[in-house]
Amino acid sequence: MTNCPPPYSTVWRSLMINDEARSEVYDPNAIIDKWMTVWDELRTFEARDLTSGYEEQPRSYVVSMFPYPSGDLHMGHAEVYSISDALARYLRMRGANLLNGIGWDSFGLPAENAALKRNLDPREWTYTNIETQAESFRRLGVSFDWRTRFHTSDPEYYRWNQWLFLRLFAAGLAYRKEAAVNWCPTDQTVLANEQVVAGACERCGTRVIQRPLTQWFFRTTAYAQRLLDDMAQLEGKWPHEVLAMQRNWIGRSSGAHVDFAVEGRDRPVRVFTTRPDTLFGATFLVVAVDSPLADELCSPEQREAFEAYRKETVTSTAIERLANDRPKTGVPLGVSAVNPVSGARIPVYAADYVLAEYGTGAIMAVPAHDQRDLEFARALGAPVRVVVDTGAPDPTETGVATTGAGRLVNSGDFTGMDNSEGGAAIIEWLSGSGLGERAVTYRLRDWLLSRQRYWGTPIPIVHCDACGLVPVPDDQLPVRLPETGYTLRQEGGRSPLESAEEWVATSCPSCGGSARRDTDTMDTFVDSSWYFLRYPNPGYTDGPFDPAGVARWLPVNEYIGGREHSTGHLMYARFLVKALYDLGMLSFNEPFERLTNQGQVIMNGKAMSKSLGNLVNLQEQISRYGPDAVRVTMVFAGPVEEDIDWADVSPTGAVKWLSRVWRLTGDLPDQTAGEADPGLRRAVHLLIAGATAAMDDRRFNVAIARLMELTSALRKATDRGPGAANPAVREGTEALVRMLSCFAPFTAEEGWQRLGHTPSVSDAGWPEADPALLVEETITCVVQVNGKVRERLDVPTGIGESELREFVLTSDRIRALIGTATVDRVIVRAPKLVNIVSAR
RNA sequence: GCCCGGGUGGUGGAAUGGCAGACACGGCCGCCUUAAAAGCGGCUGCCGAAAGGCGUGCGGGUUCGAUCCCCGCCCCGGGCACCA
Repeated sequence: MTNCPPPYSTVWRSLMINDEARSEVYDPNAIIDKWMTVWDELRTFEARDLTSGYEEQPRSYVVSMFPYPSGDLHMGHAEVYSISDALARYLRMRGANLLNGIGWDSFGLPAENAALKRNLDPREWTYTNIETQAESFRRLGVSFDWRTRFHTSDPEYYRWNQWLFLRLFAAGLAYRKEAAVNWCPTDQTVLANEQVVAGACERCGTRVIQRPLTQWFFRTTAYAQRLLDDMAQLEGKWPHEVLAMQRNWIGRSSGAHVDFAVEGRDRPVRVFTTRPDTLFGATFLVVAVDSPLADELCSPEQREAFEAYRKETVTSTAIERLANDRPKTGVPLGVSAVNPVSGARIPVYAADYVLAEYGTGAIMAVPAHDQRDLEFARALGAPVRVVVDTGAPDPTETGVATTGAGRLVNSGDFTGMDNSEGGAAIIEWLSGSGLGERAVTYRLRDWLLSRQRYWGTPIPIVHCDACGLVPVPDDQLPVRLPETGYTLRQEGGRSPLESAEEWVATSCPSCGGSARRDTDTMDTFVDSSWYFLRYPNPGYTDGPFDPAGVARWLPVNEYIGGREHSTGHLMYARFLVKALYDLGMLSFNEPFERLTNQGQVIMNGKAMSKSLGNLVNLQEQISRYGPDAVRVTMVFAGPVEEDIDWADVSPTGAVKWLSRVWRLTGDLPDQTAGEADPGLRRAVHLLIAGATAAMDDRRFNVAIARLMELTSALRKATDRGPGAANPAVREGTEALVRMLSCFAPFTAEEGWQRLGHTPSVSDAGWPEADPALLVEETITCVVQVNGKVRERLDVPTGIGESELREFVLTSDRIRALIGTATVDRVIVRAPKLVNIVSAR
């Protein structure tokens, strides 16, 4: 980005022309166009870059999670951007060279569904909506630097998605495997785990089924430990619950790998367990029914039973499989294994309660000390062997597995040990014998990123019969989506791109023979995992992002968005940034320094969404109250992270306040007269200090409360105090208008102009509270008797402890209160509080 | 089941160990007005005529002092959930 801000004079003069005939009624919607134009002309919200002499200015980079263009902006958008814009404007006014980026997350399923429904091109729907939203953002007065703008569905953007994919592919971080995937029969696509809610498709609510398919993955599991460890950097800067959720999602658990020899197989079966101390109690093994291992181990005699069971499992829906109160089922595989410590021959089962994708896909079952294993053992008649004496009743009789601590029993040489020490000893023995070792497993899965959809980034791989998977060379990127010759609706989950025969047919970049393009597109979370790297230079053509721009602005200082992205988007972005760090493309390993989650806007306790109907329409609210009042209402409603019930808040209250400010700015004469009123000045500076502290803590609702107090103080001073001409009134009003511009930019600009200034008020800076004025001469001291407030006395601020004690104890009123009671103790916290403790 | 939040007037919320209820919404009263709206001003936690008492989900604890810290419980919201 290159720019230097233009001089104000010429632009401003041209805009002054029609201002003579200004209305005397506050009309918030009448001033929108005027200030939109001024900000554009003055380039008020453009970041300054290195070439224009601003290299010394501290920089700040604010990003709100970019919007998906589903129609026009709604109430939820207005909330996020009211908050992020208040923050951006504040940081800017405090002197930061600020970059506030905007783009669109414009690939994704809704465009395709809309296109199918209305029989049009997804591009048309997408880009029309983007234009609508862009205009709405401008009319909402959001201080974006519009030069950052791009859309992920632009070939100039998704080209770099492909490029990044190829770098990960080369690094072994992108790979293909067949997996049982979540399949939505209605949308005809694979879904990520995060897109499956309670066993149903997040989008259409259809029951999701399991289905094997060869899919592309990113190896996020390779970063599990670092995703966990690097959270240390985020502690205290990200919401606590987001970190907790991510920790949960990664699900680190430590224990051991144990190898069980299996008859008729060279290699042992490896299991993961968190309870190596219970190894002597492992009375059978269970292998995930849908794993290749189960298929391999199955004996010919059991084949028929196994196949029947497997078929039943695979066709069962995710809901059924996820219900954990369902009876345990399984089949014996007809082979036996050897418990490595006890030497006991134990049977091997296949069951659906063991997950193929977690751990090794096989477990050692210890029914005495694991409830699930116990239920399975009882259902299939497998033996139970108690090996930890916890003092609880025998699980064989109660049907309740004992999971507590205790002493090892029936455990060979380890008998008698405390179970935690015994576990360590068993691991040591296993390691020494080459039969196992300490191990850590994670719940986190690899990122399934291929989608059988049209409106996404084509995967830049060519399938060649001779050469296999061949990356598309960088100089042939982007692999553009075909604009014609495809059919969106395909049967049986085939990608729409398969129907674009001309597009699919290509030549192998390696051998030149005929080959086929990969027909899957990428999950849109790929697009959103790095967009913030591109804002500093969205037109950059030599790579996905401009290294100089990234060095200048990244990492993102303030990231604002919804809590729903805690384990999805935020995890993916963290992963990708770490991968790019390892590839030497970035010098930082966490993308977002500080994260703020805003709540949702609800109505009468009900969430608003497209399916449930947007109960409140943003544009209607704006036309009724004006953009500023809507913004103020959003921010004043409560702490940013709390939900806002629109039924509980009042845009009319905001309108009333804004028009009070507006009238105040019109009531001040051009010239001040007399001496500044000292009481008012102190009040003004106290309120500036209060608002500033609240802004620093991101407690915007409290900051607005201080501005409202300031408004009242100034109104009162004008009407019944030192008068509108008093310099303190002007000083306070100017401070008010400057601070107001963070929340109500249109009204603030208008007020600033009415006060006789040239725009932009955003360039006037945030007012500084004068510390000298914050000190008062006297202060109200609270006097408590036995912890209850009984009296308030004015005392000098600088009063000493003993002096204050004396003063209070000798005051007539206090002596009357104490009466004949004995004073036991006097706690003095000069100058604010004295507590007299008397015995009863 | 496990892991996080949260519970304060009629309502949204302030106060993070020291005056509970800032700032608003709503309500009531007054001024202005022929009238209404707007505006401006006052009152508004509960009980009580008042004096005063009570009061931050419930019970305990620590402290001179607890909305705030600790222990137990109840209720509400969110996340994860057959993860071995």
